[in-house]
Amino acid sequence: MDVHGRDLRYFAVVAEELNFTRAAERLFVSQPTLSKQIRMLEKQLGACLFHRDRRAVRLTEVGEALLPHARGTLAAWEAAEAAVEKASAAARHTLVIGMSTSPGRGLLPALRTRLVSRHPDATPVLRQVNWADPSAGLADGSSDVAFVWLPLPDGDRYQYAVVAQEPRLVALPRGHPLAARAAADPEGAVDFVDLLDEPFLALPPQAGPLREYWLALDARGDRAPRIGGVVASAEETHEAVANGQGVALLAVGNAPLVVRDEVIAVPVRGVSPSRLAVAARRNDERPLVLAYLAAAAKAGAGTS
Amino acid sequence: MDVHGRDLRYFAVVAEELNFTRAAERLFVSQPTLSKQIRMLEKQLGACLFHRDRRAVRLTEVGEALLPHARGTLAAWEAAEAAVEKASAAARHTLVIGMSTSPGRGLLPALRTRLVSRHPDATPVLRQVNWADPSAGLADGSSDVAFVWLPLPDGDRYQYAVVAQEPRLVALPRGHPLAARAAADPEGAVDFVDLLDEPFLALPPQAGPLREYWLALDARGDRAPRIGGVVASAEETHEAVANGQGVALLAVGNAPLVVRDEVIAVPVRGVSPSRLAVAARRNDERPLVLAYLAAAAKAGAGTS
DNA sequence: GGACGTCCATAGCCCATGGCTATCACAACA
DNA sequence: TGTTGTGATAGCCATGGGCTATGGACGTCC
Repeated sequence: MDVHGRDLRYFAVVAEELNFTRAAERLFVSQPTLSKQIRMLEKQLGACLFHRDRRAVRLTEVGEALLPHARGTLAAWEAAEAAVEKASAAARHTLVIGMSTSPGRGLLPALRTRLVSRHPDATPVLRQVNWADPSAGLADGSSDVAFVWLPLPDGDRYQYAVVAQEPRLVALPRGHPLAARAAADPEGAVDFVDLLDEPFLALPPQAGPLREYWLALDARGDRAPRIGGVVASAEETHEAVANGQGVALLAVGNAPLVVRDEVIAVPVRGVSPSRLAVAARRNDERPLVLAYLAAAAKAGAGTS
Repeated sequence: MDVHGRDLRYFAVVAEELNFTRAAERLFVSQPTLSKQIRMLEKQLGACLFHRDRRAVRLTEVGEALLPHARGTLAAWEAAEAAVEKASAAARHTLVIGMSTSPGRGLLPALRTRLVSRHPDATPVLRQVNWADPSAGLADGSSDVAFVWLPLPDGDRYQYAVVAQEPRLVALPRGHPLAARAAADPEGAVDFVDLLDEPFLALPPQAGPLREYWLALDARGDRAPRIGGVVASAEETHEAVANGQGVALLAVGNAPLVVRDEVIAVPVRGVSPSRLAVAARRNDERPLVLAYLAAAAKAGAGTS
């Protein structure tokens, strides 16, 4: 049914040389090995391929019929190998960068510059990922590296470099009572304790620890949050806040995406700052990935 | 470098199903076997072919690039198999019949008729072989069956059926003294003892026992023959006899090919008759070969 | 929330395959 | 007659490619 490509090579060379010993030398195998393999091939095909009378080896009719097809099959496989080589070289030079919302802060161009200075043929590709996946595509392999918010679920499966650490804001409807209070505040901020009774917009349950983080569970003690709705993108968040479904904690970097029209954002005292990191799978040690992480670590050191 | 065709099949089916378990069922192998083989293929190519995140299997870029070539290679091999099948079917139905000179006596059409009555798709092919090879192509495989003169060198390597047994003649120049003596003889014959001092034309040395047979060594006692020349065909024999190089024993069936112009042939008393047989290699038990031998045996029974 | 089903990976076993060396058999040739 | 060249054979060993059993990660359903 199937053949090993090797057997076709063997056959083709023997057919050229018409001499097992010389063919074996060309193929870097021993002559008995070659003899045996050709016999196996003949057995498999149920037909003799070579006449071996004492003196000379020559192709039978069947061998003659097989030869061009054998060469064709070998050529087809070589083309396949070439295609794989080309595609895999492209894959090796492509770095898919996952992100839920643009990290902003000039990070992307900065990291890109550092990456290509080290790997001139690298071609970074940006990929937008839904908030439902806090790993921004790392978990399912659709990203090679990703901008993620810490803490990451299954954190020990990833390696990361923190690139930004900033206070968190809360997004409110412009008419919300707390908006007025913030306006009166010397820092223009609110205290988290004043938010405890507000309904909160939450990430989807799959987000795991990240959902808890943006609900600031650690700052609530044992008081469970009220969930006003589930959101999976900046756009949904804007809508839900504007509609009064609830309020939501925000990273500074994401504020521009949510704040407009009837939605404002004000700083919150009493919650830990948010941390944005570039992450990759821990076992992923491809040069491009490591280079991007290194670039991120440098950028993080500069900004934090 | 090389691939086993099987691995390409495996890959193609997995790429279609995008599910190892189902693919394994279609391929009639266990799922672990399939997994392992695909991994081996990936290792060999040095590139991932499938993304396996928990839930779904899908092709990588490299896999995508390989798939059409894999199919192409498989198709090329299938074409090769078909060509081999066709050629080997033709070979199975072809019977190469070796002969040094036409056996005459209506044997060829008779045997052909019997052969095709048993094997309607058989196509007998006649092949002329030099007298230098007494096995008429059996020894080197260029004939499947052959008309041969007994005794055959390496006789135990062949199976045969005698198809004719006839007195031997001697070919003489028309002006030879023995020609006159034969004309005077009541049977128109000569005695072999009268030929003992004549120079004889002999077959090439490779003909072995057959050379000795046509020199009638057994009828000479210890008197070595004089060799007047070596001949390897009816035409050469005619020329050599006409030129007076020597005389030659002949089978009745071959006389018409040698006798003309200045060469005549007369019966010889005192030598054993010649025996013409259809032979094949002893270990050759292909149906067509056996059928031809059987037909020959029947013909021999009728004529001897 | 626990029991089950699905699906891929791993571990461990077994035999056929494909490689090797050494040697034989046979024809050609010197 | 011995030497050379060539293919086949024998016997050995490592690997490959198959299997079963099992694990682990999700979904799904009650």
